Amino acid sequence: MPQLNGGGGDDLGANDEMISFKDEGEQEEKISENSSAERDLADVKSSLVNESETNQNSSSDSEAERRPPPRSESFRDKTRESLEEAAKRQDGGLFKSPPYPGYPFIMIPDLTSPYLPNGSLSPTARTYLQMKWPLLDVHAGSLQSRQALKDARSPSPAHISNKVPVVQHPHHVHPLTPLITYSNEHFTPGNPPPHLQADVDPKTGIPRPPHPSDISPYYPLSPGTVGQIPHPLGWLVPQQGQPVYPITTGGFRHPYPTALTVNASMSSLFSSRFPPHMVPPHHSLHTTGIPHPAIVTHNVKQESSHSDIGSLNSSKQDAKKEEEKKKQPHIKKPLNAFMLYMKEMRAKVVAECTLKESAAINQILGRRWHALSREEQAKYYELARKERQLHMQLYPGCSSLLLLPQQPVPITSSSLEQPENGRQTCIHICCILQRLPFNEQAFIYP
DNA sequence: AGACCTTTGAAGTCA
DNA sequence: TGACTTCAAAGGTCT
Repeated sequence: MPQLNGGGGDDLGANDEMISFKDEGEQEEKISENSSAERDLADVKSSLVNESETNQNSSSDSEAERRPPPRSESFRDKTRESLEEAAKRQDGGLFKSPPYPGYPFIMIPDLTSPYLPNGSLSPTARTYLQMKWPLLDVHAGSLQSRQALKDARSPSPAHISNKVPVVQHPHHVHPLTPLITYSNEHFTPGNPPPHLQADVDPKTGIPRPPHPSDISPYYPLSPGTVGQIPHPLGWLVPQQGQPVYPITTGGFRHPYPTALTVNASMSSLFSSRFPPHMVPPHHSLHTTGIPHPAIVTHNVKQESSHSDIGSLNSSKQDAKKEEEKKKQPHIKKPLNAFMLYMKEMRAKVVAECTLKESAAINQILGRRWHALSREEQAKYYELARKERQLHMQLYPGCSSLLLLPQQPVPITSSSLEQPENGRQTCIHICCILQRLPFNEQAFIYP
């Protein structure tokens, strides 16, 4: 796919942001071309999708409404091109890198201590978080949010997918989808829970984490919340009747958080992200053997080992091998910008439309995606970029096939403090941790 | 039960 | 280098 900034730029795929905004010239020609294509393909527009969009789409979707569903790759390309040119026209030909607002990174000057002594976010960090994730409310802390925390402890069977035979969080939480809309009703990073204030270690003065069994301080997701994206670390959330991924006392629950706890916590993180046999042993960790949702463990059919092997020719065997290889546990890909957008907007579209079929929903979402402004899309490209960044940090040895690396590489405090992308990763992880309770964030800010 | 549909984008492979 | 392939999410539908 064509990239604006070619091979340069961000090593983690910052290129992707510019897909839609390339090319100079040929504008007039392509505009007419697009118009023609649209007219031709309007006939084959799905009546179902059409009806839904006609009824539901707002003015922002007007362009998408006019555009018939892409029925061919060429039309998709043309559609994209038309949008590219539209974007360029908006640019007035002056568009240059950085491809979108907020990129490249804007570093937090006082990253190491984004918290004020009272436990609230420092203005700088708050500004940063607000800037980077406009939908993330970093201000409010309220009883309401704490109530939401409690509410989230109840299981939400409606969100439990039984489709995919993989270990997956009941809320369909992609473990690397941490960066999307969280309302302050569900997330209050700034203020420590009240129970923590009283529970402070007398020796260190560091808030002592509560016993986790009765109070779930994790980020909640109201089951009925439309358009809410689950907690990025949602697989950590203990749920009734749901498997609890291992959170050990050596991890987030360490009673006396220290700088070393970063490693322990990350080890805990990894211990839950990798199957036990792949997790390096930790003196204080136990592994439950419950795989991590990011790791797809297909239920491989028990092929009869006593089948007529002789009848299988080599090609069949190869195919079988490939199939089995496919079904082996692997790390899921990080979500791209559009996937992130879909994940966020699907519920909204479903609520707006009478449609439930994902294929039709996706058609709508695809057109809405194209109808998004550059800035709106850039937000998702940025999120996707961070997804990939975190993914690479978590799974450094991950191949294109996203197979499990030989060994997870733990993130240490030193690696996080590396001046280059380590610092960015630190920001990222810190921001993810923003959605953890205060006492569990503290350790990363010595 | 599992494949299919449908979307975009990332990343790998191959010629 | 471009074309092609696969796979991420989602859930109804079909075989």
